[in-house]
Amino acid sequence: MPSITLPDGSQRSYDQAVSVADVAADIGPGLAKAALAGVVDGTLVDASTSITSDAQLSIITARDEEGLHLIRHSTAHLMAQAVKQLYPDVQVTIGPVIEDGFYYDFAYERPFTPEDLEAIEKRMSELAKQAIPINRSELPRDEALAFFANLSEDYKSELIRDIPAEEVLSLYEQGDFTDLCRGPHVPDTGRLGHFKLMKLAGAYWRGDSDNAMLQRIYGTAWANKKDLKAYLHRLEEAEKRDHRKIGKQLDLFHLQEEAPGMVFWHPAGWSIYQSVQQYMRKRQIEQGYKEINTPQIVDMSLWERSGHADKFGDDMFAVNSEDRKFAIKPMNCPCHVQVFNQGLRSYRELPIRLAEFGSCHRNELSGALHGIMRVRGFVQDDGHIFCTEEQIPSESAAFIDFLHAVYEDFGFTEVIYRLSTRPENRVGSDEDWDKSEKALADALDAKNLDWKELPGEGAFYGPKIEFSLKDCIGRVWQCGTLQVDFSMPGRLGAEYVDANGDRQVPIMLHRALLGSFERFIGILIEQHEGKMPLWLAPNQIRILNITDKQSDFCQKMEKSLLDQGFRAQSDLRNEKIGLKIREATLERVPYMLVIGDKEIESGMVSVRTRDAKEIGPFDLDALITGLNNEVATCGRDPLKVIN
RNA sequence: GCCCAUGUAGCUCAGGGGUAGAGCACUCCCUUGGUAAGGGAGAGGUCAGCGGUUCAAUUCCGCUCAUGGGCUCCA
Repeated sequence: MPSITLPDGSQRSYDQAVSVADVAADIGPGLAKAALAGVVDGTLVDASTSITSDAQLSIITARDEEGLHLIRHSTAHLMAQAVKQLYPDVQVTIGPVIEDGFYYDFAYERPFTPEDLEAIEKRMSELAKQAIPINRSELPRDEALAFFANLSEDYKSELIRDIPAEEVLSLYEQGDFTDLCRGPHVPDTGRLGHFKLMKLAGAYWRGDSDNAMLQRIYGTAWANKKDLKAYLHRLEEAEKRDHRKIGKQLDLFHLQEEAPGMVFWHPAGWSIYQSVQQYMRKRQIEQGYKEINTPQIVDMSLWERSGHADKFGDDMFAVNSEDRKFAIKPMNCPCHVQVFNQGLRSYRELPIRLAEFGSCHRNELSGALHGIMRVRGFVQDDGHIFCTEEQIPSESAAFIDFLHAVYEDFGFTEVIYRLSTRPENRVGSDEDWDKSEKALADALDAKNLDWKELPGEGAFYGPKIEFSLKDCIGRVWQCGTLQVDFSMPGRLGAEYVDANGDRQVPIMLHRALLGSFERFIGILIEQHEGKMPLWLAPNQIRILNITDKQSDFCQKMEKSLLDQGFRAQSDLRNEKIGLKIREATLERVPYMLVIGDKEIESGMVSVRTRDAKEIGPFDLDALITGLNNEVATCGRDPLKVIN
């Protein structure tokens, strides 16, 4: 006699067990059609699941987040079914839901082609139209193993072999296709249809590069046609923000074959770079850092002592000279310890904060390179804080505040926080790890930040916080980092004298806000779609004359603005004003001053923005005041007429 | 590094076994024009590199390099 309580508090009683679908049908035919699954007492289940006793039930449709998740998962199965029908020798593996869609990994004797993808998508649509029922069944583990072994599904069999023998497994069957799956799924393939196969890729079985390379097909799936269209449109728009595209359009930088993964900065790009660097320089001095600079090429013995040669030797560029082996530095930390080690340090000096815009080279795998986001030569806004254990919490807190202030100035408000904790291979005592993991976690909690733990992902020398930003299509890039290190100072002989006159080994905090200039500027470009805020814009003001008559006036104006420290430039070409405006707009120059006879006569100028807005009129002093204000506030107080 | 795709003028791209084409940009000339493209003429390419097949390769095949999408990696 189950009594079902619905989310609105209403109750329905039945004199026998009912399925989720039955209840939906009982409520109304519309809901019956829309019901994909149910949440019974907090557990997501199939619509066919039978409810035998009193329960809380909410019915899941495509409008629910869970419903969309089911659609994506079931679409992955639909794809596997289509693939098996078209290419019976394919072996299926796994097919999870991901952001915006799903993928499924297959093993097949030949690579899939784009034509295959079209055929698969077509077959999927046909299968969806047939509204094939999707049925759940259960089998003891050994029987499930026999079932898939009989189908020669080696990968599925391997998965099942790893499951304890006493477990019961669920299978989902749709027509001629059965997959091992925890479920739940939509009731039939007719609920699916708003999907698109996006791309082909290789992927290692079980994510291990020692295993076979499988073929992964990515797809996207949505509750309705409108959402699918909106998603595809969003992707298209996002691609216009790609830093590689904008970098070319705005002539910011280039890369070329002779120096793979290393950036050639052009004048405009280098201007942005310099603005970022000068800003960071100023900010870190305020935060009590001392800037240093250390060698690019260092004898291999230092990397051996630091442990890097052993662990990361393959990634280092080696240089030989006069029978000595050197490495181009892949990181700055060992060099910073050398600076710390000069002279005898007292506990009174701690914390010592050293910062360097440190150029690093790492011979990254060729396949890992990506525009200027992942490169082989890059410059970190690196810094190391030598401190006592007691100082870790306050230093961590100060760093997080610093990072937030900086990110906000650059226009980033959405930061992804992750805490990577102790890996299996590590140095240091468990107490050290306990303390430093707690210090970092507390620092995040103290700021009320929403963070995720990445267990086992910490460095061998200590835990770390990663501060990541998203690029235009949602890929996550680690930028900032804060790492506790209780290994390297000891390995490299760092010491200070404590209050008792005893020698102690300091703790070292590795930290970066931007991560690398290359990556950070790449993301900055995508964030602003190339429209850099005034304080970062390579060309801030363009002065345009209507005819030759105003040339002198324009040049004087240009000089005044240059004298005030602005990046201003007049465009006196014998071209029509429309063309000059068009070109300056395409270059994303924030402000344009059009100078004709009227302006010369009145001494007042109107300002056109790159978004085609008119502000003003200003006299020169008011303009300079306004521009200065906008720069000083990192764009928070933009140029406007002040009465 | 692995899987797949791509590489043609400065840029964006079309073409295709008989040594190449468009638009924009560039150079020159005309035009002095008030808020996103004025007009005309000209120049510009070892079709990524190396090898093979062929009477003939930019086109077909192989290798290399680079780039793009993923996987792995990211101290």
